[in-house]
Amino acid sequence: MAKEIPSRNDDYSQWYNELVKKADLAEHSDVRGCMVIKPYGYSIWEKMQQALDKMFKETGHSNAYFPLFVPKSLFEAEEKNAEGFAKECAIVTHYRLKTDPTNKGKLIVDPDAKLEEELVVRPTSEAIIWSTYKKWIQSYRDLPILINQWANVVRWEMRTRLFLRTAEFLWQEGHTAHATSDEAVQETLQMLDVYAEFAESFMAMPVIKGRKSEGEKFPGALDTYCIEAMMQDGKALQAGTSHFLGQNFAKAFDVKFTGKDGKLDHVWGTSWGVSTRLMGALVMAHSDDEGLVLPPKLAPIHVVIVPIFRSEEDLAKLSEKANEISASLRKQGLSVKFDNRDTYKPGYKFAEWELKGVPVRIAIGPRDLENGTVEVARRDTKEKQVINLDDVVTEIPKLLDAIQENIYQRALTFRTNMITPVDSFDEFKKVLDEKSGFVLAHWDGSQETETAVKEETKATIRCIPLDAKEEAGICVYSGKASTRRVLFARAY
RNA sequence: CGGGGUGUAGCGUAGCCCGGUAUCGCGCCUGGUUUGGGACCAGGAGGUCGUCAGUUCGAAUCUGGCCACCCCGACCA
Repeated sequence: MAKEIPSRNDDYSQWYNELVKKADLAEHSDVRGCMVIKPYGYSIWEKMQQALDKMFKETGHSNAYFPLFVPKSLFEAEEKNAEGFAKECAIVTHYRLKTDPTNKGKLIVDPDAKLEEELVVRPTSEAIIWSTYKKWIQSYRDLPILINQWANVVRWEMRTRLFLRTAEFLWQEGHTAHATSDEAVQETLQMLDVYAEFAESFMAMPVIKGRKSEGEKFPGALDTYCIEAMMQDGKALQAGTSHFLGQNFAKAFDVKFTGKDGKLDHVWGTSWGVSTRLMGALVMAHSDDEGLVLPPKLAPIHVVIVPIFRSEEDLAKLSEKANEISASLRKQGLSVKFDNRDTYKPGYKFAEWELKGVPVRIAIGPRDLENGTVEVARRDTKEKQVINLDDVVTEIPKLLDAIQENIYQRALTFRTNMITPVDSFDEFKKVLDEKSGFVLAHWDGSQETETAVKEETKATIRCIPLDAKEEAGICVYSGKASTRRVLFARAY
């Protein structure tokens, strides 16, 4: 078998890695830490982009584009932010190469072409964007500014994993400026809701909305909100973040506006982003030992039609029917692939499309032509049924909806079973080691405790869930008083 | 950046200790038979053994430098 992948239960990391490669999503590039997203993988990312972009537009945002390079002086303006990213920045120091005088045919960096000021390759764009906003904003009439950009960023990570952490990655970053704190907070929470809505209704991946602890929040933000998802190995994956920046960047870049009352004040900011990391989340949330399981709303191909034939004549007859089916399904906005390759056998094709996560497969052969039927197989449960040709048009869309719902429910049930409230540190450790998943525990709110717990268990506070009930308790680690439970987990 | 490992055909590998121009599987190409769950038979193509230097009559194999990747740490808003 050509495309065998290890079982999910053996070694989750290995399974993930091989699946990403075998399903044609992406592969490591020869460039250190970088990734090549292959056409099939990119087409899923495009579906994500389209859905997110629509949601951004519906909430009043516009797209724009800012430079890749950030002059060092701008980058360092917001101190906490600069410090937070300093260790993972790529820096441009020269602008020219020349032929090596001592080694013909080779190039060296021209020492005479050193830049006056180094350029940081953006690890995030707050600096360059806020330095631009300064020029755009004078009055409350110029606010709010609601801009998103689709871009690549570079973070020089020590260890990389396909989609989850690479030196360069694709993302969107929203950067907004507001006249009041309240409005900025509202924006921050609105975008968090947009992300949660996207994760749940498009990716079919339940998420927990929450606020980050001091130690985990974005450098330069007053508050960081996030959505946390659970992968099938019980580990957490931060799937999106939304930051309330307060006036930090406005102050660092001197962005002021005159209010209705004539008073001068710094503007309030937010930033929010999701990245190609969502691709990793999608893989780890739903896939099984046979390969990807894609939610219909993000599948580049909804339905694949596999003809079963012996002769050219058979294929011709089947093609006619298949084209009819395709046309009627396409009319409903579905993406249909007719796999009429005569170079592979049906069994091979079945396996290949399962590996790629196509939600629905229709098999049609001579037997079906006689009976006026087709065989319909769904990817999520592997169930097959024979239905009448006439019912295809009505049944397939229903089936796709059912699949979308089913994989969401499956993920939700799994997550529900894997969230464990604990009341002692022994229990805390035991659950993490033996059951894994998320742990809901009381925490005294101190960074010392968070750090100590991390050192002992590798688990971090994923978030303080927004819907956490007020509940008196004592911190599992320090025994001090606590008012609510927070979410701990080992994370990607 | 620390500790360990690996680098041999498109992919996965054997050979390395003990030096003599490279093994096997998948994939690929050709021909034939096949086609309702990853087909079979026969033939064939494809390799500067990561790279640079050294030792040697001779290096995938021994020695040294460099590079890359993987795993474990550290790091990762």
